[in-house]
Amino acid sequence: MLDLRQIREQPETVQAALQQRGAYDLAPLLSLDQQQRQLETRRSQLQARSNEIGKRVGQAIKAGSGASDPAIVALKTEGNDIKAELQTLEPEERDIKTQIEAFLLTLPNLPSDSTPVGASADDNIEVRRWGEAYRPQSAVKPHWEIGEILGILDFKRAAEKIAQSRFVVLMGAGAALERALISFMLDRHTRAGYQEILPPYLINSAALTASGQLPKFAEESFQCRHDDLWLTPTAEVPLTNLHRDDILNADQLPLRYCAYTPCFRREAGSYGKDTRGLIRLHQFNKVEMYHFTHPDQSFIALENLVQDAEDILQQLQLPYRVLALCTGDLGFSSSKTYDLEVWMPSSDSYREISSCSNCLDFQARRANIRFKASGQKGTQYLHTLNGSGLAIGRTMAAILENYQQANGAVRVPEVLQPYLGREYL
RNA sequence: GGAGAGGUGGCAGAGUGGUCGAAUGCGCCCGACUUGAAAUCGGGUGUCCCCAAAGGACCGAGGGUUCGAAUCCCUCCCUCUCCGCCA
Repeated sequence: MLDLRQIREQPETVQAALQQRGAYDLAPLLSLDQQQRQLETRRSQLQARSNEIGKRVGQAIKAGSGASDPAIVALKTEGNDIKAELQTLEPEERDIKTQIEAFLLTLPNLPSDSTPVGASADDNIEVRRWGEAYRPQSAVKPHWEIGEILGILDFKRAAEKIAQSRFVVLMGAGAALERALISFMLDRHTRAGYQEILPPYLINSAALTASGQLPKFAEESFQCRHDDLWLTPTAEVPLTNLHRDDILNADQLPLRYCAYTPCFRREAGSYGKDTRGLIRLHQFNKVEMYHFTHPDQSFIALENLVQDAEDILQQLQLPYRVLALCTGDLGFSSSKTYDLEVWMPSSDSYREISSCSNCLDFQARRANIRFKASGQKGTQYLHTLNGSGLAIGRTMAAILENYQQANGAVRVPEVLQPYLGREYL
């Protein structure tokens, strides 16, 4: 959520920044804000008078006046008049406040100055590459083919017998590899100082609103019919809400968490895209990293976060590149995002495998997460960052292709061999 | 799911209609004493709206009664205990 005070004080600046992300008109918001502030002034004047009347009546009664004393009757009458006026004023103000809140919740974060300006993914900037793209003599089979040949991936049973399309059943070495990847990543991050979290996978709507998934992306999430609960689309949601409404001490920061969760996404509107394989499923596994930082530290933290994700790819010896997303491709809550894209030999292209974002105080404001410096008055919103470290299914896909031998065998990356106890799948 | 108890400041915990935004203790901050520390003593210490002051709001959430509600009434949410069911 953006800062209403900032919008009020620098409407042109905010408007211009939003323009880079799409069509947003702040005018209605500014007008609502003005109305609300007028109503608030009037209301608080009435309340002040009402408080005074209450006090006076109390004092008079204490001093021995009877209830029928004319002075008391007059005060009571005035009190009733004020109450009547407040009873029309209050709902009006509340209604406007609700509208303001609803409006603010639909505005995306402002892009950082360091985010490249651009309209679409085509304008993202490649920052660096690591590793050499794998281009063997013989054609590499796409991961879904090799997975089915090896008997470790089964899309057909998932779709026809268990769930529907865009689900997968992992079997044998496939299931074990998935589990190994999760363990490997969590082990790596906890050694690097992240605290491991295993959160609920069902999330209430207040929590989804706090992290920015609601109200705009309701159609992207799976919802439980009988409860106010949704299947988590990413561990970012529960991790953000770990500290909802908290006031932390400055010396507790930064807080760094990692969590494995399955992620559930409806993928509405992506019909026909990535219909085969592990790239785009309704359910996938992911290890997520999350930082709560002091505002001065968040951009340094973002660089560190990206490196933590890159380290996984490097240890797995998977070639990748790093992109700085442009303003037009930025996620709703993010101010600056780096995407990591892993090399996929079968399609001769790089595919997103991690997204690392600095949300600044955008989520902290929605989730009301603040910190207090000891000895200082007042509180400040902290900054939040999130990054995949990594998407497990896509990592598996990358391994099945990049580690594919000419004879169709798939070698197990060296760092995973202790987890799997085997050299080939 | 059934029965009961309860939700108050960082924590613990008083407060059942009128200077209660809230006693007290712990914690924390400042100061005194001390070579230093502990102990002790004195003072301070919630959040939000508001440019600020003034003022206002907040005792789980929402509504009601009243001149006046943390306190009374209604609805909802949550927590705890016991029972049932269950991995």
